[in-house]
Amino acid sequence: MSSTKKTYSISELSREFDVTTRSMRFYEDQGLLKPDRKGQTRIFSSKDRVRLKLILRGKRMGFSLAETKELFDLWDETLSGNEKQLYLMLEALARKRAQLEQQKKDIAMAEIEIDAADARCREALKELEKKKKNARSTEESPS
Amino acid sequence: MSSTKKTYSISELSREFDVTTRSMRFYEDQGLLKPDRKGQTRIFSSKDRVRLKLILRGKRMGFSLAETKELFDLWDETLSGNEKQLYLMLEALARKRAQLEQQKKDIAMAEIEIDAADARCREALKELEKKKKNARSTEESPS
DNA sequence: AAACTACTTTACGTTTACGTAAACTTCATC
DNA sequence: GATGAAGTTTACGTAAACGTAAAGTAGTTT
Repeated sequence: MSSTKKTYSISELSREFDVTTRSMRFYEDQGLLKPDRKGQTRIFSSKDRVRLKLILRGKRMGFSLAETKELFDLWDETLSGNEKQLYLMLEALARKRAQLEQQKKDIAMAEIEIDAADARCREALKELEKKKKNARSTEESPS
Repeated sequence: MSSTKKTYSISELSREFDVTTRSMRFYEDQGLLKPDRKGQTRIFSSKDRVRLKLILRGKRMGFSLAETKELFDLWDETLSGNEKQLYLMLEALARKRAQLEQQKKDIAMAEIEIDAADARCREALKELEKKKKNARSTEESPS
């Protein structure tokens, strides 16, 4: 039933996601990743791979490691399956959804402002072009 | 021509945007806000108000103060109006747009995953309900 | 066996974004 | 003129998220 049994070394994942090994060890320290060990060396599962991807996405969205860890932990507890945990998870999901909504609004506003700024820049450039033209034509017909 | 000449006190803006006065002074320290002074006390303009709003929005989107300041500075230089600055600004705007695109993708992915998690939770709850029912019906007919 | 490569732990350093306390000054109010 | 509220500077403290050696291990190549 388990479709993806592949494992990964630390440098493998580090290269794939362009994150330092130092960071990955730090994420493990903080309880966000839980690689197996073969002697000393870390063996990352595809579950770890997914989690790493989620960590990085979270970062891009402005989430702290602690916030991301909270979700991970909650999800793990949820899998253990008692009713209370399930309801807590549903609430957490609803809060995240609200957060995403706020971010979408923020992004939409930012886009509007970027478009406006862009337009103003292009206007200013046009103005400069005009002035150049004028300068040239007065050159061509000197006093 | 200047439509909004209102000014604000530090506590006024602090309340409006729910940010501490300490933070606002810090933003000033970092060169993100430039309130006038009347003796010692800071007088914030509507330009400062807009900037504060942008700072906070930036934070929600995961931007550092330094990144936000870079944009502010670039925009100020752009207003002074030479051609090179205008082109630099257009490039910066393009980069920001790309960043926003990535964030939109991240959010979309997060939404998909949240929906999936939500569905799995509800499924699990249904399963628990079934089990409860079964338990009750076996109670009603004891050995 | 020596060298190289990848990996490890330990531990101190750094930057960012503030919190918090201490000790003023201004200004309005009682 | 004492009190209180809102503001100020100065300065030390802190949590998060790593960076950066320092020194050792484990396996592989020459």
